[in-house]
Amino acid sequence: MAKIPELSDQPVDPAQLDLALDGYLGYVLRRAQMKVFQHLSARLEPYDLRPAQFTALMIIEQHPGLMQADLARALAIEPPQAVVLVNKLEKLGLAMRVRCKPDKRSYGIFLSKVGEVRLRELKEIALQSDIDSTRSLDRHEREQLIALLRKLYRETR
Amino acid sequence: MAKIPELSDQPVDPAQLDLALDGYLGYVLRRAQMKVFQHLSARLEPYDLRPAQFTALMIIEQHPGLMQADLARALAIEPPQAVVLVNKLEKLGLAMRVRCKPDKRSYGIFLSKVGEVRLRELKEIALQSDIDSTRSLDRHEREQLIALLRKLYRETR
DNA sequence: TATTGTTATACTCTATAACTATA
DNA sequence: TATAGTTATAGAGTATAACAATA
Repeated sequence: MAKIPELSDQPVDPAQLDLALDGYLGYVLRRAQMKVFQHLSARLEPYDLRPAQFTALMIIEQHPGLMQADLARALAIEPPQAVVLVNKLEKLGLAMRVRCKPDKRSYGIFLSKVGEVRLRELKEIALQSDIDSTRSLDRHEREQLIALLRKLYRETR
Repeated sequence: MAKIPELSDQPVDPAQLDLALDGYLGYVLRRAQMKVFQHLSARLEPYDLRPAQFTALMIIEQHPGLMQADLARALAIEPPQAVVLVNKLEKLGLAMRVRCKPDKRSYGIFLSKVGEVRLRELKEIALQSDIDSTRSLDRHEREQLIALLRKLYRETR
């Protein structure tokens, strides 16, 4: 039977509401991810960029001239989303499509000079955002956390 | 200047595309969270439930008779989303609204008998999904990871 | 006047189908 | 015929404004 109504009229402590979920990795992962993600989003807002667009710039820098299809795969997004994303980066003047492949259906995607300079700044901001949004961890704990998460998501099976 | 097109015509290794991002906590957190979340989503699909709805059931069980506003706060969602969520749980016969408060604007939310039984099953599934989606971690690493994430997201500042 | 729950609405994110141009 | 990029569209998820009932 459901609990009787009278049992639950005590005031609820908001900070303790989800204690029973603290043992679920999926739950604490999501809460942590939301916190870090929101922090970075706020820091990128002055640049009119979203976290995914910062990620895209990083991948383009690492693989200048890659095709949109490769970028989509790297970001785990669908090709149509990649179109919108690259359009946005072009509109901001940070990246550009160049018809430079033997296969004339595709382009290479490259950072512009402005994009390269801007990305250097964004990297600092992202690293600082990581630190600021995880103040309760010391440097060793933060490195340990990154190592564990990397091991988790890079697993093939 | 942007790199010259010719530089980048080597084939791209998909597994290595995002190596430069591995040092960013926000990035590895997001990738790990997506992996674990998608796994749980698939496991809950036969029950016509989403991870957020499982979380709601957990919180209702822990705080039988809580108000919708408290549930929204606990889930970090807006009140209108809580309406849709509780509607869904009622439609599935897992929870119910009961007018049982001195304040007649609000209800208490309770698990039904079916909801209580179902939740026992769902807890097993969620714990197993955690383990299955993090096969590359041993038990100690998994516990360490949970402890670090909890410390991260529970920080108040 | 403020608050609980609700409706309506809009904006983002994401996924799919279908089109074009090359191959 | 298959593939790269694109367009159009629809479905989630999320946020805000405004309303009814109650305090």
